[in-house]
Amino acid sequence: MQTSSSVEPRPFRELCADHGLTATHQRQVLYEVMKTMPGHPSPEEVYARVKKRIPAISLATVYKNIHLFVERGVLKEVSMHHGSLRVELNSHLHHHMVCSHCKAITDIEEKDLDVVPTLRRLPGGFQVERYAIDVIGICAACQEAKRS
Amino acid sequence: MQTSSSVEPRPFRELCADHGLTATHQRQVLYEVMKTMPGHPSPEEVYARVKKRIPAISLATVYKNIHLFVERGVLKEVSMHHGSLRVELNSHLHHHMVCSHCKAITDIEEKDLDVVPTLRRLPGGFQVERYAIDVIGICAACQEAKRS
DNA sequence: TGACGAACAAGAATAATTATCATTTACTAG
DNA sequence: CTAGTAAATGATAATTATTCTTGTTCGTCA
Repeated sequence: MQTSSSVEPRPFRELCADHGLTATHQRQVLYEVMKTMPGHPSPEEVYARVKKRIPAISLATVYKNIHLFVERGVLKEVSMHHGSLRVELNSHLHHHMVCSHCKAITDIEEKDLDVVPTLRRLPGGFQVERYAIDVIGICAACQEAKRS
Repeated sequence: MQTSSSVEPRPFRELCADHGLTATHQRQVLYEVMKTMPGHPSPEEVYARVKKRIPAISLATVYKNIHLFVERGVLKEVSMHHGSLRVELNSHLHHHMVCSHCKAITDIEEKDLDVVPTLRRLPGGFQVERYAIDVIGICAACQEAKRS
């Protein structure tokens, strides 16, 4: 067989190159499967789908590559995941700054954000309780650490 | 001893009454410990602290009561916890509606929100990457279900 | 006092995620 | 095209996070 007789591998190879990833078959299928999945799939759901195309794939591979994709900006986390449930006392109105590197959460007053979350109607009769705004970025400490 | 000789149990008993909870010793300690914890503790962290005051307490009790507190509005979740990591392809600008009951996530266009997240300076030299706005409420399906 | 129901503790059971390690694969230079 | 090398993968063990089950205790009210 000649070099790359497969259907359309060009775009994916480029995407990998752009993000500094080696292009493997598993990654390509993973990416293409996710592209077809609406909504916000969990790793298990992605695994189930990919498995139809690559029955021998390991769940660990799915996790590793999802993390890698997130790290390189191919995917993003729907909401910052802290690994466990986090709560706080219901007090005054505030939101959060989340460091995308160390995952630290810091409170931020609503008045320090220039947002006026005055909603109109929302699609599908969704009944709004409140807003939660995450300002995602890099905290001072991690900026320092990365400067090395 | 007379009824309630303890130092200051009044406010807590009232708080429980207000939220339809029976006031137990465990709950009181749990609540008071969390009040002294800055930041956004995980159940494990809360457990570790409460254990210093009630060595016999069970982790399950901590979980159950945290859930109960959240349910009754004494606590709130810092960000919705979906039980597993959720990702999406990096595409156009949008945010999410999250059902606080069934945890379903639905996309919502930024233009459908009346928010203009134009920031000024942020505390501590935090370098902003992006915003993530969660509109938290009850989805239509859960509203139906609760009407029973 | 005695029954009843809510709350608890202990630990087993489950779900989600990460680590380990032997084997295979992709990229590079020759 | 082929060998060398680092990276990726698959299988599975190990962790971590959370929930469930069961038997016991405690407070309330008849």
